[in-house]
Amino acid sequence: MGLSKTEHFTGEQLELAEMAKALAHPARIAILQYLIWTNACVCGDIVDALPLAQSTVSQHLKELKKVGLLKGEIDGTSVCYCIDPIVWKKTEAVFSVFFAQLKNGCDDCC
Amino acid sequence: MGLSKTEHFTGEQLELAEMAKALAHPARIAILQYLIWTNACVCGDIVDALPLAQSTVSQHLKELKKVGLLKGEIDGTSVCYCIDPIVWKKTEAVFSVFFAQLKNGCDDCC
DNA sequence: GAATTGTATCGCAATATTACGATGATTGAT
DNA sequence: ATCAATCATCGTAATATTGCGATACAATTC
Repeated sequence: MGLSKTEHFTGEQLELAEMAKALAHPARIAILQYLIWTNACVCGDIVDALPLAQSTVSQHLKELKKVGLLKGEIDGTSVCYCIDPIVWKKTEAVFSVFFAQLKNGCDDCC
Repeated sequence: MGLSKTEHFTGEQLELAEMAKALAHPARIAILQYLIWTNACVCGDIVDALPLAQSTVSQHLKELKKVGLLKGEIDGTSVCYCIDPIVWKKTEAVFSVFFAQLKNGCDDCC
């Protein structure tokens, strides 16, 4: 049905899955990298840098904004989209903690 | 159209997005954590530990196997699913490198 | 105020994902 | 050989995602 029973999973699992979902598209990775590598964070520039229509890019920006990785401030006639370093670091930590959970491989069968 | 133009993105972006997609569901996170915390890696146990039908769990296992995070070896009448530590560490590194790209926030507007 | 520019939203179509029950296939036990 | 147990796959339905053009909205400019 496409619906995940969110009530059966832990908050940690839901949070990690949500952040992973936000990163689960190359265009969104590209957007984040573009914002990192340039300090010009205006939407128009992003559209020019991606092989996607303006409306599609706007949707991806919206999803990144939804999870907090981006914050957009209105700057006159355009919008300044920037990475939120706080959320970025927090996300980094969430992934880091998750990956650190594996000490070593399964040792009783493989 | 639901189709991403993969040819327009870098291999790094595609790889990261693919791994993120594999982690973009709480059930798959739960599966991985379950495999970490117990060393009993038989599919049946996983099904019992999740609020999902056996066929659904099998699909999630298949996706984790597709990206290499899991390897499944037939063990008599059941299947031993284990985390592949090599792929795990590699994925961890991919995310780590990605997150490390942000030195500090955008400094010219926010 | 009208035109321009930049971005968001709407509506639609195509595809992907998630989930389940039913069915297969394979192995071990009777 | 039959049966039970275990996991994979198929078929199907519901929902989500992706993408684009068209349009709406907001602010600046003329």
